[in-house]
Amino acid sequence: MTVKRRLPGQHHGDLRNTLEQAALELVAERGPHGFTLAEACRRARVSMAAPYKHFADRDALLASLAVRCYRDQHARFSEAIASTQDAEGQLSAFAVAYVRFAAEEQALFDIAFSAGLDKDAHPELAEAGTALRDLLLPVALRIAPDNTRAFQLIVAVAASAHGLAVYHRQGLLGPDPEPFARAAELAECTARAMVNQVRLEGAGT
Amino acid sequence: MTVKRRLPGQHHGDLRNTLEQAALELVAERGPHGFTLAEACRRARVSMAAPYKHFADRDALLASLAVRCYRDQHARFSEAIASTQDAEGQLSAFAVAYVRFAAEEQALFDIAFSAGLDKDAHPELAEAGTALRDLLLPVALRIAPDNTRAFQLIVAVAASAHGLAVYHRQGLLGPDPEPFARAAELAECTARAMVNQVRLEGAGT
DNA sequence: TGTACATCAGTGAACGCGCGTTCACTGATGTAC
DNA sequence: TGTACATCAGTGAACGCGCGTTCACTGATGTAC
Repeated sequence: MTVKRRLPGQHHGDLRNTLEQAALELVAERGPHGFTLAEACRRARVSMAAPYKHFADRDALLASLAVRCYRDQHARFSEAIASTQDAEGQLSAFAVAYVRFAAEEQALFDIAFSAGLDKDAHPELAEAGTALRDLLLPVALRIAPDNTRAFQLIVAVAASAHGLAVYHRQGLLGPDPEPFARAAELAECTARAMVNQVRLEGAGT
Repeated sequence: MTVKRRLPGQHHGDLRNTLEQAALELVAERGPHGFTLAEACRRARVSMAAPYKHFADRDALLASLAVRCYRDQHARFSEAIASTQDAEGQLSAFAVAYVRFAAEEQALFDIAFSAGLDKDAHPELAEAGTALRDLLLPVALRIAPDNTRAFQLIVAVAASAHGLAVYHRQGLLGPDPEPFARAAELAECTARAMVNQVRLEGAGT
């Protein structure tokens, strides 16, 4: 991290961003609950009172990062879906992107899913979830016959990717020279298996 | 929780268990990081120094519960596997049992997976993971052609169940009158889809 | 361009809090004779 | 069965710690004239 020299009393310029960056580093180093406002201030070379000019309180900083997580995820998943016209390919690309995002942006991922943020206190988090669903539903509808089935397909694929991401993070994928490649492969495989399953059911009915 | 009346200075009798129970309640009420030794002592009506007669430190208490989690999981999964002879049925029963365990024993599940216990400091936790793999591998080998494929099948099924369990816990399964039933159904469905996928691959080769 | 002033992002000291851990101790329990 | 004693699960006081939050303040920056 670049430490800008700064005379005492001078304005920082971009403290909000610097604090968020420090928070991400802390979570990356220490896990979902490794963030403290105090340590973030130390790293930003700023007094402990300074953050309150930018955030209402400790949790507001985390919530801001959680929102960033959902925004970044949305961008990545949009990209994944845009990479092909094939609905099955889009879903499996989504699954792989999910695992990749969790691996590459561990800290953001941890904050959004494991930091124990109160969703009632931060309603913007719930909205973000809705946006993700709206992104995926049209894709799933090209495979599943109705909204209910389509939603279940999305949930199954996303949950599977989520589980693989967590297992990957916790080193539960067993000994493997490239654990991430394995996780991504399994995510894709599971997504395709689910799509096939839904198609078979549709054909059977 | 039953509060036993006890004169001050008297021996408690079963403090170890009482503290573990209090810890579980705390985690159930407040989430994976809601446990503090201090609050557990308060609930057990015992001084803050008392736990150190039974546990080396705070984390040792959590580790003890994590071990209990793995033991209980093992028992449940054994039962699930014993419920049928059919390998596909065994795997899907395992997946359902995984989701059910997470739902019914939320606190144990949280402690084992989200409390951030240091696995190097508590090697017994890693052993427990191995035991689970040993339980499932023979089942998977009846479907997959080799150890590697079998292990991947297990991981895919378990990870999917894990993700569904987490989504269920966090209320991400969407509006549903019986979210648990939906999670279990999806876990079973995913497991069967994976089995079919592996079989198709085997037939194709 | 120079000056007066409002704004606002910082400081640093202070507060209260709950936490985990330690220590010497005490009194109940179980055991040996 | 009764007594002497070792054991051991508790107590309560104390320690140091880092945390989040507040407050009055200060000095740099940007703006109006």
